[in-house]
Amino acid sequence: MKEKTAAITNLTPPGTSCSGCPAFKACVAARLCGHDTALLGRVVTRRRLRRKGEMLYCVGDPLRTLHVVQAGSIRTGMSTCEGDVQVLGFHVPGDILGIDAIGENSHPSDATAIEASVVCELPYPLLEKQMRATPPLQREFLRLLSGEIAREKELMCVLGQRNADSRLATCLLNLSERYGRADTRAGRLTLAMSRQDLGNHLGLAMETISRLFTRFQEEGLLSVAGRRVQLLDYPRLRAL
Amino acid sequence: MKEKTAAITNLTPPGTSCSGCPAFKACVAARLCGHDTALLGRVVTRRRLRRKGEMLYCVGDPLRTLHVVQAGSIRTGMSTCEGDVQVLGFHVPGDILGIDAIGENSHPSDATAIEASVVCELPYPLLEKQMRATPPLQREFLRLLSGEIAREKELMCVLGQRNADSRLATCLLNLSERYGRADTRAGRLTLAMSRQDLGNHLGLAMETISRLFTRFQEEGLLSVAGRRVQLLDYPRLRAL
DNA sequence: CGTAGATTTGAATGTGGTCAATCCGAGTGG
DNA sequence: CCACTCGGATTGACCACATTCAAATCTACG
Repeated sequence: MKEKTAAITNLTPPGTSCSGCPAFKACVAARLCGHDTALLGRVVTRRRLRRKGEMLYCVGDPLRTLHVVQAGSIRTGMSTCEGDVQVLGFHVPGDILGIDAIGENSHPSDATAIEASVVCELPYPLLEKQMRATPPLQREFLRLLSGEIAREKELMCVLGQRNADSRLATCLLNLSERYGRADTRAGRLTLAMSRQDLGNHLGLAMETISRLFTRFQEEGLLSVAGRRVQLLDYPRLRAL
Repeated sequence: MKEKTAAITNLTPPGTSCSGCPAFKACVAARLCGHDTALLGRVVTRRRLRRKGEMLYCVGDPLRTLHVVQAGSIRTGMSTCEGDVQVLGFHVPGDILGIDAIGENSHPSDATAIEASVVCELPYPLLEKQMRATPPLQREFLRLLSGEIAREKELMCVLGQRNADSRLATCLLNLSERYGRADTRAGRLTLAMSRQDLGNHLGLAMETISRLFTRFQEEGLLSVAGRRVQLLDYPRLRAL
């Protein structure tokens, strides 16, 4: 764990611009700016290391900055009344966070690093100003928000599924698509989240997730060792 | 049914401006324009009657106009591969439809009137042009999209619930809040959707919905007669 | 009045939840 | 190096809730 954190800080020496960023291809902010690194430099002010368990923001916090994940994994959730939590999603490098806060100028959900992570910060007032000056940026931002709504709706489809099998399968396929890395495209992925979180997100008990993993392995759909998962039979996984 | 349709057409004689619209208070487009009816008149081009079962748009259709429900109810859904459908939501007067299509310029979901309805059309190119000319409109539209993302996330919380009781209860409370009408605020609401659709949306079987309604009635939470529902015990409903 | 579709109800089945014990791996300290 | 601990993961047994299939009603509407 200690050397992992070190590796991450090495990835992002202070002052590094976005041009050499390992997440550049997947980066939402980069797409937003038409991959114009000069413009990017104007809206991304800093890059912060977040330790495992650290919160980027809480429910009710005023919206100051949007966040883009550069490395690591972030979990978003809503803590309903009596300590009851609902996990809303997992966010990987390139993903943007906080855009649900623009409407009310305060965060309706919260975000927590579930492993050591690096997160870029885009102060929203700055972005707003830059949008007024840059119509294409404005337009791209609209498209980004709309796309997010579409993605949410797809997620709802997953949760609308009746059986546990399809929920987990869809979720795993989804994760493997979103990680842009080479080893992940080969089906190899290391889950940053606990079975607990995964289950909560999918509306299933932790024990069910565990049982599903072992059954999927027995059926040859994937192989699993703790949090290390290797997807094997894509067609059959998709068929669920 | 026939006289209902007649009543609706009477509500909206051709050429009527937004100022006298019965849904004005709840109307998203009105909020968007700062309740400036002149501006509204420039982005809302027409008002169409849709019969029960008519589709406003299908998956894959190019984005031409956004829609705002003026009267009636619209169901959105995604028809996954082999005729398998997932109901994404129900939309009541004032709600906007189609904003998930801006990202890709084509609709990722489809929309169907589930009863005779009146829908206002906002051609998107027109709206885009008007936004460039009217910064506050631009800003409001951003807030609208963000708010929609926040609302989707709340919906995910409902689906993340484990037990059927809480899902139905939350959904009913949600519906009763969204209808702005006086009788609805008194807990009286007439469901436009079938048990089938309701079940599909909540990830439950139609029969389960039916059983829940009768049990809720036995427990004094509400009274139900077909699609006519009267919420009685708000506190206990919320407690689920 | 009769039909088609929606809804309710019943009985049997099974999937997933709960509770509890065990196991495993990483980190800690002797 | 080993024993210990702690949190996460796995597994088993049992049970409850929701699904499924089927039949019976009910309702809207021709």
